[in-house]
Amino acid sequence: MPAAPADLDLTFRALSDSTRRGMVERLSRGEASVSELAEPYGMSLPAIVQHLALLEACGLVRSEKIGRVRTCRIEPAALSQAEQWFDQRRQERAQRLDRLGDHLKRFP
Amino acid sequence: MPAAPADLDLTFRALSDSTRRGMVERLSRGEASVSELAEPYGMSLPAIVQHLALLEACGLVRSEKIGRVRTCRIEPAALSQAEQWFDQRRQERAQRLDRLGDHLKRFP
DNA sequence: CCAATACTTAAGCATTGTCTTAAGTAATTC
DNA sequence: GAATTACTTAAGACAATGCTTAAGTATTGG
Repeated sequence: MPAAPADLDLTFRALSDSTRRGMVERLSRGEASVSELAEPYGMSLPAIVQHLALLEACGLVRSEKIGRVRTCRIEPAALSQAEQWFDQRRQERAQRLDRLGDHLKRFP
Repeated sequence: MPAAPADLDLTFRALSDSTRRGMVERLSRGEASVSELAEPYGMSLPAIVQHLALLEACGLVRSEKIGRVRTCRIEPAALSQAEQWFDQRRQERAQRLDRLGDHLKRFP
């Protein structure tokens, strides 16, 4: 299934904040609890939870609560969907250059 | 030179809006004037110019004005910088899986 | 059981975004 | 040279973000 535009809105918006990107970077190296995620930032826990909510809303992160600890992991598939958008742009640029080349060959 | 975090903030924020993404998609197929960029959207020209300003601020788009027409092009390098962030995350995930594999081999 | 831990929820508030309309300016065209 | 075109600038309305503090609720260790 293709990524809906609204999903990309949410995903890129989530990644536009360096705190949230930092959280994704942290989780790319392995799962972490909410407190562990919060630790590098001089920020209240509610603020971190709000950031986390955005990361979950766009599917970049999943979490489950066991006992009193919520453990968070990244969802690689969601990152791939965002990457695909870049891949498509690169393809379009390449196609344009191909057509330009054709014209130059046809009318040298 | 590596992309500063602030640059990534701007770039991802620029891409978090479907109008601006649409403009990048349009420009990936070839250069366009401001009016041409505006054409698909039921939006005032000032609004489009504001979107364009964000795309220029993060370096995704460049433009030059000749006569009364401003011509816009994408800057592929800026797109690549954003892609690199994804590449780094994938690498980190792979490294983690490698280490996990090592441990499993060491303590089977 | 009581206190500490690990979040969670709610409310408030300052700042940013995303549009709008109105009023420019500079380059063409007739 | 007067009208049209292609933006450009400015100002403001209104919603969305990114925090905060205060006050919860389950777990869990002593």
